[in-house]
Amino acid sequence: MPELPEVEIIRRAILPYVIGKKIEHVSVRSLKLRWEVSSEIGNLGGATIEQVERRGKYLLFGLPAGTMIIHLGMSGHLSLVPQSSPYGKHDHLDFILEGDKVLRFSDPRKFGAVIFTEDDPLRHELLSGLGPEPLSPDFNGGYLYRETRSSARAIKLFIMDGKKVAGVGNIYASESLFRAGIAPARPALSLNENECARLAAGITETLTDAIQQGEKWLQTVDQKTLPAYFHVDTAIYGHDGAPCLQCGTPIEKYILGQRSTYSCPRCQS
DNA sequence: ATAATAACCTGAGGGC
DNA sequence: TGCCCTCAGGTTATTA
Repeated sequence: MPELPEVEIIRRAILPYVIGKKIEHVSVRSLKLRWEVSSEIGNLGGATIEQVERRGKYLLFGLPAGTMIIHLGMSGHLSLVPQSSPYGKHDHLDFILEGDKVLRFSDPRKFGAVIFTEDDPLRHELLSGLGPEPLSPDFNGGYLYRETRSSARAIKLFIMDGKKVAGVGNIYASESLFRAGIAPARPALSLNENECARLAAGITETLTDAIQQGEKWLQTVDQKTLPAYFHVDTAIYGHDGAPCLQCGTPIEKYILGQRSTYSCPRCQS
């Protein structure tokens, strides 16, 4: 279920435990994820993890011979466990690191992916089409206005399209639109410049706030084993029927593009 | 070319 | 307790 903030928090959390660490060996217990686990992954023993970066919801592990790309899908998770820790049904990969730590990839629904590429990962077919990072200067009201001119689809679906902007998922899409005061079903091209500016700011602020919440949560987690995700404090997602925080009108829930959508009928138009 | 939908997979929770 | 149904914070392949 991780979106950009959750992936970013995982990245920051594991950073001190994996940077500069050698992978002793890799246990691949399940090959069938969203795509088959690259054959190179099982042979990463001896490689040192030089860096861990993020692009959208993808984690990029920089290794001497290339890059391991990890996506967590809907139910994926990374944890740091002792070497003695027994693996469960959904613990598909273990990266045994020098020292006592194991970086463990778990994913009940298997929508995640673990891919290796020796080329520039940003040129990889999974990443090359991604839109700008929402927390970079490339993403702003002007960009959103230009890109929406030719799109009649609902604005919520538009901002969830990774080709338009990377990393915005179902929860933060609803949250951002609420913050911007824009109805999720509005055709993208119906937004004017001012509304696009508000929405871009809404997305940026929503994601930044969530990352800050995640940072706080991290400090409360004892050994940073990352047993779970932090719980995001949402203003509208999951609050159907409850009074809107701004005006008290009951929050509505409906389906848009096969996904649950929440909005305030009065504050968002 | 763009946009709506079907599909991948498993578990949790509610109603009966 | 068990069965059936719906839903779940993602993304691509297929269809229209």
